[in-house]
Amino acid sequence: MRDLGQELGLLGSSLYSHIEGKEQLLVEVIRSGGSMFQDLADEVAASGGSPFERLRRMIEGHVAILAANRDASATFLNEARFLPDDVRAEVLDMRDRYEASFRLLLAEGAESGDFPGVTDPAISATFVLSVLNALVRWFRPNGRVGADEIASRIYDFVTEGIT
Amino acid sequence: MRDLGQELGLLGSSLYSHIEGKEQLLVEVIRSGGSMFQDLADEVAASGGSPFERLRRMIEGHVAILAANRDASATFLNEARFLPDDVRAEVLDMRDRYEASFRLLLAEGAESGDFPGVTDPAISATFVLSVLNALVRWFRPNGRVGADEIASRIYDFVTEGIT
DNA sequence: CCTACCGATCGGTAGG
DNA sequence: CCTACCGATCGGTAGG
Repeated sequence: MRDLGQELGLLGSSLYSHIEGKEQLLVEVIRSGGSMFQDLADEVAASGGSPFERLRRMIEGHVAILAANRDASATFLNEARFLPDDVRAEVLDMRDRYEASFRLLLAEGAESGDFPGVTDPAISATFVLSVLNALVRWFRPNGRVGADEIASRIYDFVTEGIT
Repeated sequence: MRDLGQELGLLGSSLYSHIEGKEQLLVEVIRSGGSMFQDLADEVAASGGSPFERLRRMIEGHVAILAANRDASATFLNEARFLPDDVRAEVLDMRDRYEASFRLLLAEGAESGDFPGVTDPAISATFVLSVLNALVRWFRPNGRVGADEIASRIYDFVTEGIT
């Protein structure tokens, strides 16, 4: 809290005239991070298109959100365990619903014959999200590869693999 | 340190008759975690076989190490940033060398024509390791899918994708 | 928004 | 291996 205060040019204790506590700040950052991903999933689900098209939009949107909001994304993905029980349950629920939108999309593509490699939609969704979420660990703005190209490479990788 | 002592049936302060400090413990856990992965890479590189065969052995070995040593693996992957500069550099070097063994293997397969989807071995290695390392977050012994089957699914996913 | 604190916790030490 | 601490740090509060 003292560090946070310093970035605002005041003492840590002075923050308490404006906020309830440290935990409240964490909750708000995590919730706003989570809702960005949830909004994307809702948008793509509503927009229609083939499984391939929707998967591409999910990947492009996920990469864009994560590249533009690295701190909030990392907090949403990594810090939920420090939340009190009730809020943690809510955040895990957001994550589950987001994962479910991938699972549904992959299951639909499996049934339509578009994604024959998907025999277990839950595990395929986990793999796709593993690649996407690992970005918080290695993406650097101004890095060698830009966000748009990363999204395109991820799409190619999850659809076709290395062969 | 008090928690650690309690698991051994003594006080936190009593640990200091046996160890140098908290940091030393962390360093040893991380180093032993890292050397398991490094040993795997050395073994596979020495064993020969086609790029496909070596990739399969890398994936099987990685999953096996991670499934059998979840805490040490998670510490190796996540806690390096808390190390003092010199040891942190050493640990990041271990990680770089391990990643390089994937990169080399993928580059070799790209050149041989086995992995035509690999146009940028560095980014492909990152994707493969993203799927493998995410296991520390979701693998549960006694879970629905066993370690051997997970390895097999990961191999299928990285080689063929969802199509 | 600051002054002046509080109680709890942490890694660690001296001395036995 | 314990007793009895130490200094530093943390989230937070009372009162102005």
